[in-house]
Amino acid sequence: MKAYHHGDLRRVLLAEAATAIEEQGVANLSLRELARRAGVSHAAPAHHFGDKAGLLTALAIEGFARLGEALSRAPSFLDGGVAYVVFAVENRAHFEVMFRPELYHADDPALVEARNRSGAALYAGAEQMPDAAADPGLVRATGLAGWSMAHGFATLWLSGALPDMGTSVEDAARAVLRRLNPDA
Amino acid sequence: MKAYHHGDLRRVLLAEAATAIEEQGVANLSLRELARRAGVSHAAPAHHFGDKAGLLTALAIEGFARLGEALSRAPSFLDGGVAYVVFAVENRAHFEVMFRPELYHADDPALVEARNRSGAALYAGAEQMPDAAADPGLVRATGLAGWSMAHGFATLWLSGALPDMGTSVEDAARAVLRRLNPDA
DNA sequence: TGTACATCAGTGAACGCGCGTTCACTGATGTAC
DNA sequence: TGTACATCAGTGAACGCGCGTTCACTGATGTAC
Repeated sequence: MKAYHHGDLRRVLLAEAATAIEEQGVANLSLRELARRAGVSHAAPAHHFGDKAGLLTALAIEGFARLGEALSRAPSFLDGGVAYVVFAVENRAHFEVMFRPELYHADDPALVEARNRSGAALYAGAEQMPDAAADPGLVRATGLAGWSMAHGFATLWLSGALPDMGTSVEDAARAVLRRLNPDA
Repeated sequence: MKAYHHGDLRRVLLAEAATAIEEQGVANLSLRELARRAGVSHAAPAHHFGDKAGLLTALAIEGFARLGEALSRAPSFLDGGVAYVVFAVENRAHFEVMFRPELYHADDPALVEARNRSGAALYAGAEQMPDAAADPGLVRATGLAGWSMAHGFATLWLSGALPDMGTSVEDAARAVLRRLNPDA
């Protein structure tokens, strides 16, 4: 007994898109297959998102919003780095899309805002570092180094390039990120 | 006056593939377009590489070989990190393919060997770090941390996520990588 | 409670396209004698 | 120097496919009166 009006299709499409991307990568995501997964006509996704890039834009926005929240909740810069990695692993579809701006409408205002907010949350953490508090240049550089480390670790982990470390991602990430030196 | 036998088509196809990927990303590379670029019939690439994944396998092998050489030449672990970033920026097509094993034949023997060699070159650098020399566990962890940092920095730089830093990639990478602390 | 109407969500048929792969072929090259 | 033959590189026609997008449509919902 399917209602003609789904009621929640937009959200379902986004969730189903994330699942599909986790299973087969963004490259193999098609609007038609997405519609099939959602049990809906193949033109329905376009109705909601305009086009394929529009769908991925919505996914990226959701991703930046979640990342920003996760970073805001972190009590320290180190915890922020760990939270970054955990976010990437738990939202790998979002993460995969977020940093491939050629896939979506990168100048969409809502996207830009969400991205800026997560960026601000990241650098807010760097300001709390004990040694770096004084010099704003140091804060930027430390933020960048920590971001690089967390991003690289997450990317390598997701691509399967890392050797098996016998621990949870969280523990492994923490052990790696502890090697960040805030002094010049 | 086109010779029927090209003589060097394999190499030309690889170089042209790298250019095409730099311009439009792997996702938009097609064997037919590649053939067009090389001025050759559209079936020629398949003749040389079997299939599309075969072409990307060859590209990844070439990439791992170049990376391994660059790392071997680096006089210190820090320089190795910088070389890693420079390699990624100067060979962005190769780099993009190398860490997306779902695109190629990841179990190809030549590929596996090239990958292992570049991995060995990376960890050889970590062993030279002043403080970490004693403990092999520390060496592994330091290698991993440095690798993450270099990989993350390169990835973020290539995706355009980093703010403009007003210096060369090399200098920017060096400044970031200096924040790696070899002690636990 | 009932009716008219506007709005919006989702449909399904149709389009044109570029793609990867296959396959029998042909042209060039090198080697044996 | 010449000829026969095997080998290999590249051709071009053909195939079937799934895709994104468009568009006139229909069914459901909510609101005004």
